[in-house]
Amino acid sequence: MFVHTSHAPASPAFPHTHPDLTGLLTQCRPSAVTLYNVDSVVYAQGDAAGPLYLIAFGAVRLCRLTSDGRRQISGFVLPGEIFGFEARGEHHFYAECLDATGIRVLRPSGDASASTLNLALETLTRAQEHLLVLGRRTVVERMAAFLVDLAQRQGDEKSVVLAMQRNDIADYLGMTVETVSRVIGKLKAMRMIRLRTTREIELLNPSGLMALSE
Amino acid sequence: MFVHTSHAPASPAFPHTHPDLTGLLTQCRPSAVTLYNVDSVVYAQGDAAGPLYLIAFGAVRLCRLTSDGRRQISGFVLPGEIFGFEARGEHHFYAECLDATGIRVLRPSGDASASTLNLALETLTRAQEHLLVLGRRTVVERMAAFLVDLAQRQGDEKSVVLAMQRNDIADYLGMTVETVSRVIGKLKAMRMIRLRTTREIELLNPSGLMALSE
DNA sequence: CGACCTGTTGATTCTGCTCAATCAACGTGG
DNA sequence: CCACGTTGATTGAGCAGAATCAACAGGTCG
Repeated sequence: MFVHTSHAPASPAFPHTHPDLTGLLTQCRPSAVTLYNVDSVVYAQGDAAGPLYLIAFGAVRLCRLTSDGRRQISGFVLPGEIFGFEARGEHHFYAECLDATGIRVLRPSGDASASTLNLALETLTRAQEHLLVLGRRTVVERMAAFLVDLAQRQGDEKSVVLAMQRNDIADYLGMTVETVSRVIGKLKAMRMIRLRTTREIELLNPSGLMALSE
Repeated sequence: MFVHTSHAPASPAFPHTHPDLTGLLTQCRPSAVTLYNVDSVVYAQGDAAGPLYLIAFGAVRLCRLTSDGRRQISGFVLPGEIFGFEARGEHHFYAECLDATGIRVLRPSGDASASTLNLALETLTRAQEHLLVLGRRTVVERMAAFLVDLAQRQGDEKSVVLAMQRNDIADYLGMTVETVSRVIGKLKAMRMIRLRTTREIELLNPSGLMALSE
């Protein structure tokens, strides 16, 4: 499961750190960064919820399996972002690492609930935005929205590093891997993007992508 | 906009009142029930957020318009449920009444933030469940999930009263009105449901519907 | 009554899925 | 070093499902 644990000071500097996050960090006792391997499980569906998880590096996917064996990914979590919010003290999704990932566990005290609420609301907003994406008609629009969102969260307007593979993108956007490939190909043909590698995408026309995803 | 305002004692008895809701109610000064007409707007996209809204009767849809004029409904809110949670102090969706609707405004004080957090997490869970529904492949599955969800929230296993029209269901489930009609027809042919009226649906085979929706 | 709105049904089009093959990158062992 | 297996990504052909376009039915309200 976990590989190694290291203690480190509590304030990572990420491009888009949420103000309430630093507030929450100062209210929690400094916690260790735990290292997880690829595909290792941070928590399982049905596990007791409570602590929150801050990603130091790497990335995480939040998933649910349906009874017919398919998987829906409700979200990806990137460095500097928090996950683990759940209602009724139980995880309704499970969390897996996309990569070798460093995670800091936060145990909010009672007086941190204001910060906690704000961060939970951020998570809610993310879910609602994802919901809008899935509501779109065409796969091209969904993919465009996905790329624009990732670019913004990574703080680079013009390029995206995909921490996840086509498989994961498909389950996140509600399409198949083949369609993911084809759509990326189509966006390439439209001169919207360029593939440096399969994992690095250059956004040639960010505003055009935003118009598509809108 | 609003029709009439009446003062009333603070504890409505709904079948599925959340425990944190009663907690929150006792911590807020009793507030009036405001009556809204059909299609009237509770708050607009971009409005300042802050207060929460508890539905006494009627129903509300939460929507976002896309630039191409389409509408995505992120959720419906039924009597006894709360809406109005937003990150960053601003509404990213707008709220409209499906019907003549009575709404109680709640202004949580600082010491109510624990209850508030829990209710916000309930909203998050609802969004995530909706996300799973939209991720399903077939429209029949989506419709089945929708009906089962509504039945559970209305506290009646075997029948559903649709507060919304086909139009709204379509925008909620990411399909067209025509498809909504056809899918309902198909579920009828499968002996899963029966239409008492266009707005009242009897669930003939709840467990079958749940199996469909997984 | 006629105009309008909501809901249903029919015909056709087309998007995206399924099933498959192919390709590229990588590691292993002979 | 190369043959081989594996995994991830791309591409192709055919098909099913849902959208689109269009007509029509029933109800309500002026």
